[in-house]
Amino acid sequence: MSAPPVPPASATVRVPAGTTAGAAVREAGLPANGPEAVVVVRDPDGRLRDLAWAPEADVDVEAVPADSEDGRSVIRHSAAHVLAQAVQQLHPEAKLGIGPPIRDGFYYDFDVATPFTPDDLKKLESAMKKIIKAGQRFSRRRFADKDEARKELADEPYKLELIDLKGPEEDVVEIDASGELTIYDNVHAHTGETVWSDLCRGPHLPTTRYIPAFSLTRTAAAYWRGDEKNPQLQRIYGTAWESQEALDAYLERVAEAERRDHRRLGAELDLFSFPDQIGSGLAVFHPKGGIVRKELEDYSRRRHEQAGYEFVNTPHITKGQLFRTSGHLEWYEEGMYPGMILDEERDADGNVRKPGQDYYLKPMNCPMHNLIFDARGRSYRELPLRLFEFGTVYRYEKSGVVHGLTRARGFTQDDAHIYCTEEQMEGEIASLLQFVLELLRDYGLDDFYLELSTRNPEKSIGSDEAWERATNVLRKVAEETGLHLVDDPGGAAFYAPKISVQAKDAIGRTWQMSTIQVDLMLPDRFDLEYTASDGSRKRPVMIHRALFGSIERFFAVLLEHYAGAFPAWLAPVQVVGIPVTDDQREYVEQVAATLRERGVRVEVDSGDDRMQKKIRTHTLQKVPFMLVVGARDVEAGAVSFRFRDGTQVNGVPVADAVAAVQAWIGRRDNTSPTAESFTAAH
RNA sequence: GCCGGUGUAGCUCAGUGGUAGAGCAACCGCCUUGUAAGCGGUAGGUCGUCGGUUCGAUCCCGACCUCCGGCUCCA
Repeated sequence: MSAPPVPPASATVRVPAGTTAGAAVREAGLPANGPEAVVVVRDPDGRLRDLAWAPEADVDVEAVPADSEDGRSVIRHSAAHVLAQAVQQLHPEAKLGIGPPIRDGFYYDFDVATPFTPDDLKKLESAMKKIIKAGQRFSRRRFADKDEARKELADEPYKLELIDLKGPEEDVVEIDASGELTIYDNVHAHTGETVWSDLCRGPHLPTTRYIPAFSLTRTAAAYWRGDEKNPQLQRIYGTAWESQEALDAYLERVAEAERRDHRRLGAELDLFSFPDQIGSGLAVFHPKGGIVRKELEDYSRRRHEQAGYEFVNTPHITKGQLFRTSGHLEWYEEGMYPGMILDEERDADGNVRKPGQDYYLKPMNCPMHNLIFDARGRSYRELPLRLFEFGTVYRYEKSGVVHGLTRARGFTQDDAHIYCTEEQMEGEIASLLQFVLELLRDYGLDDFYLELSTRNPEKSIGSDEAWERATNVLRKVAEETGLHLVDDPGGAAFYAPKISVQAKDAIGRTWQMSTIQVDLMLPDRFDLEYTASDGSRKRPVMIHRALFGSIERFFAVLLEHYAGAFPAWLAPVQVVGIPVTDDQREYVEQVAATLRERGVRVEVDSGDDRMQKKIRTHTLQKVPFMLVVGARDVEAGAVSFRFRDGTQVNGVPVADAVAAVQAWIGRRDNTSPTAESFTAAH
């Protein structure tokens, strides 16, 4: 009746002294193949060990199955070794870099004379398949000392370099933190001969046969040890999984992410483009994208009004002195568009008679807002003063990094600066964080965690004491939300620590969204003051915050989150009327006119296409409501709804239909209407 | 910025050392249609830009630009 009891994959197993973990696992009847095959064990110290490991005393270990995160990492790491072996088979002159497992896959870096081609990848895949089929055993061997390792690895200059790395901060899979040096020999299944070896701390699969499914995905260059000053190696990326099914599922996730790519959807849905004539990283929004953007902004404006913000506007360009005062020119000049010299005058001989002024496009809004604060004397009664602006900024991103709307050279921040007293700071930040989370939820993002970026001593200004104070307040407030809090040491900007809200999208990717920074430095630099109740002059605390970060980027995140199917309140076209024949055209136009009067964005498709074709067209355009009207509907004074998912509700009286659509949009419901949800709602 | 790839009609892509084609989209007709592509026609391209090789270049070579994937960077 019931299936025979299978030991849970994460079973604990006792390994008797002097015997191998693998033997104990087999003894316990744990799977040796399939997706749950035990690939390594975790010892009582939490360290992963090969199945060939034989402890000196009895220990209880945890069996690690292939289909766990650790299991997959081991598969991927071993797959990286197989890749390296294949590369050296086909390109004997290739020198080895490093080859770690990464999220969803692995890579290996090689120093080769000519970069790999897609064709090379195919050849390498076949070579890897042969190695896997041969069932080579991964055999761990310990070097007596560094000299022995150096001798054996004399032909591998990069590995030699790794041997001499010391200190736990150098965490690479080749070297163990304890300083123990090991090498893995790949041993021929029958002859016992060592076929290939690689410096590595392990652990590894018992044999190459434990790599059930893999694929090489792409090639790229990468600087040796991640440093721009070092030579570039050729990197090959791959992925490996516990089963063919898991690999297929992964490839499907990648394909889904591609389908959702905002650059693709932006073109397909006619939302925005990047004309070459304007320049890299500078977007134009088409009418349909413009509507979405306007809705995003309008709603944000309304919420900010309610939350006590005041709206300001500032120019896109300013004299350099402002950014010298703020420190931006000192810290970020390379990220700014080069300055331009204006108003210079020369005499007939070309000598400068009147020196020019340097102007810069603004990379940030805060200095301008500071000037607004400083435009007149400020009283404590005015604080907190919250200045908000959709401020467009320009940053000179390096040519290789611009990426659609998510990494652009010109973008608009929903930027606000809050000036408050030291006593107000904590309460202000706490309510701000709630405001941010609430607003993000209103746009349909609801899975968050927080990140606290703290001071980088090399790249910052201000006193230790000020940083500590600001950081402590941020930490306290972040902890009070109850959300998961991740530390990001050294990740802060030069002038302030920050909390960032990370949001998870519909397919599980996380995006950095809102940021909140407590700035105790810029008020000093700008010598900002307010008059306290006792008549003394005091320095305000300044809080920087952006919810969207950049509107363009937020737009892109939502576009990908919704896969182009925006909620009805954001959709560029909310309703399309589709007459079944020309006879219903006028009737549909009337229904549309009624909707339009009520502020609904509606179009009527009165083209020559057949109804089926129109449904297809507007389904692909992700229109939330299609109103199909045939003779029967006209006769009944009704319309028939068709939704994105193909479901329908027929024969809805016009007045009900109009009211229901209006209500749906007005609620800012973030789900796509379906026959079921729509019927339930009206 | 660095490495590699890429660029042909609005989009997706064929193609050739003798100046180009398909599907979709657009436009025009016919059909009058009940829930994801009806039929026919028309129009549309200095083959990314500039230079070189050649009798002749969209094709071969070089430089530059765009975009894509990485690396570095991301206030």
